[in-house]
Amino acid sequence: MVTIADVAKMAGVSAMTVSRVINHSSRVSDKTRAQVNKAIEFLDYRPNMIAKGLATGHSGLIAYVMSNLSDPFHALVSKGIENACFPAGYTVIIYDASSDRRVEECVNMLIERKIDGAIFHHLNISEQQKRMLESSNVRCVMIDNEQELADMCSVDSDNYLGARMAAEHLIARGHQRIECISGYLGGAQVNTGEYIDSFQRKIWQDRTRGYRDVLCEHGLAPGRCYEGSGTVRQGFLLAQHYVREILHATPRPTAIYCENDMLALGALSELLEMGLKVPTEMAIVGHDGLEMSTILYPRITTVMQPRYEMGFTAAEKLMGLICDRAAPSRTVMHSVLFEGDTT
Amino acid sequence: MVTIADVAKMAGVSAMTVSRVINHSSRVSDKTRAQVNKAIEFLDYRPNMIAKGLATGHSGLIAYVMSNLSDPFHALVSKGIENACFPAGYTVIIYDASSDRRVEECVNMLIERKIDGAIFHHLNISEQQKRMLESSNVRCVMIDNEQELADMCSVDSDNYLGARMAAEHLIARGHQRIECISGYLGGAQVNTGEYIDSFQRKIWQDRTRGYRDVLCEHGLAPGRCYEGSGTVRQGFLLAQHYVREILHATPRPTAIYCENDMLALGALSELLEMGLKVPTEMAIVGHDGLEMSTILYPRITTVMQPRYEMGFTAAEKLMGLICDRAAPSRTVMHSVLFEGDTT
DNA sequence: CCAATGAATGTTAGCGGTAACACCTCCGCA
DNA sequence: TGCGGAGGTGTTACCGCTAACATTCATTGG
Repeated sequence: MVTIADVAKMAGVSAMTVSRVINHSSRVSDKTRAQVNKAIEFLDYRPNMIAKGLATGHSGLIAYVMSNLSDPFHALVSKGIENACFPAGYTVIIYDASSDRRVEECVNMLIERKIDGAIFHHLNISEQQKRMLESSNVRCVMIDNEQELADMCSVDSDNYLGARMAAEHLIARGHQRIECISGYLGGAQVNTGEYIDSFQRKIWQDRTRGYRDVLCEHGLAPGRCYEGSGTVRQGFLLAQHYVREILHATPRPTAIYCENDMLALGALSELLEMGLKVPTEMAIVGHDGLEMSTILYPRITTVMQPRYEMGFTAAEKLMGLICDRAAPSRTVMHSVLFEGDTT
Repeated sequence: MVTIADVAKMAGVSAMTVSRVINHSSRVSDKTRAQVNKAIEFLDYRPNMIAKGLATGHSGLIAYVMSNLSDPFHALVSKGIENACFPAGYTVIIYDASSDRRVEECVNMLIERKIDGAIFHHLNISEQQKRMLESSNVRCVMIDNEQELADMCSVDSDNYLGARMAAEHLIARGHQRIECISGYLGGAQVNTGEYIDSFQRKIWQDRTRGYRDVLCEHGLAPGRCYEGSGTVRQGFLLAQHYVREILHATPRPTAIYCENDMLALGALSELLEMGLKVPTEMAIVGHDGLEMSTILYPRITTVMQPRYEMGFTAAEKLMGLICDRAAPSRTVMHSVLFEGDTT
């Protein structure tokens, strides 16, 4: 294995000078630099990042820690993160923190591996964990987390505004009786073996509020807000169930705002299976805009977050924190309404 | 920061003994071990993995390198990988190698960061790159790659058998005229700005062969095999286009086997939009089984790979290679047919 | 009773870089 | 002419851990 010492010997300089050439730090004369570069090329030298990490105290690693790695939601976010990090020389590691114990273990790993920074997505950490990370010099950025820890850097979607968009859209299409299936999990949680995103409650509250406010502003009465679920499978089933209730209400509602796309898919699937025409007999708007749901037929009208950009932005903020170029701040990303076939 | 020396001093032993306790290596008396553990707990000591990596030459990192991080296909695979690695003390890093240049850069990173092993997914590497990785002691496992490099460890799906399943299923349902939309990219590639998975050709060839063989074995004439595309958007559009051609053929086919789910979705969406009844007027089987497509209405009948298991298996094989417990080998994973609403 | 054995622990010397400081040379200016 | 200062380079001492060998001590069999 070629080391910096080999390069130094061949170029007839000290290891330190080679280090300076590699890191473009301080001044090196053009002649020396040329010699060193020639030796590097000739020997096919590759700096050992581990040794560098030990010497500098920085690993050059950034962690993406999320509540469920298999959630398709994460694909584009992680791509945004990776694409921001790679050119800057950072490598992205992933942790699937699908239980509280795992979160604990992940935090330990972040510290032991001297990870420079972490992005937590749909995940809450305790005050104590936050302090531990801080004292170990691991910077943090949160994406779409409920908690508002002091001095925490974050990237959030505008759930309230997104819900408003959905409601405004339905009203603009002439709908007057608009129901809402919330993602909110009330007191009685059904245990389906899935990890319950109870911390996401604020998301559903914000979305429900957005929906209600718009209806009120237009002098319309908000529906009863069926309590759905943030989990994939259960949400789908619940929505199917609620659709039947909604159809029996009098006067019959003409549109449903579903606070996430799984709920929307569940509702849609039930409507179609019952033979109803969407959107003429019942319109549906979803929220979260999975790429997939914009391609299917019928494509669901949905509120889409700029996921790639959210990941990219979070990574940029994190890198700013790491080199002390920036102070922690909060960024809110704007969603857009995708008009599909269901409205 | 607490180091191993601090623990040693407090426990009244040498650093080496502490190291032995941490790593459960060689024998340490119960009394000493207890003392050391007490000191570790008291001081809240966490070993520095970077220093350990430098000393041992192993980073404890495993890379998942793929052609397109935003492909929903990867979500479950990466979860399988992460879930296999984490308990074993390995951390997973991800690289989005969406161009040949990126592949090159990733290979360099793997070497510079002393990554213990890499899993390449839907990605080909050159003989030279393979040699470089080998000589740098980076073990490799390939998932679903076309190339068959000598001594390469791999995990593959059984594309041929999967296609056979799809065809057998259609025949069992009484279909006699079954068309096929392949993912195969012929000579004239349409440039849509997407990364063209030309290396995936073998996948499409295997699937087409499976489809043809079954039809022949049943004395049926295979269709003409429309050339689709492995890329998401383009495949969708091409399938829509082909459906119209297929409907004009005489006698009219009654089923289409689409070699991936994007093609199936494209075909389905066109059929529905033209007002045809699926599956009575035209049946569809897809291949690749995105989780999403098994939930939607109508749910697509599709050949599903055990993605989580593929990732998990690949990671296990890789860890075996890393500790020299296993020799490179080839594993073929079995797909299953998901019966949806389109057949 | 003593050498051989083996368990438990310590010592030494790195792993491959970099920070911090030391050093030398050359230039410009008082 | 002497001296401050800056550019360019080298020296030293780590970063925190472990491999490999050395040492100590108790046990045991001939």
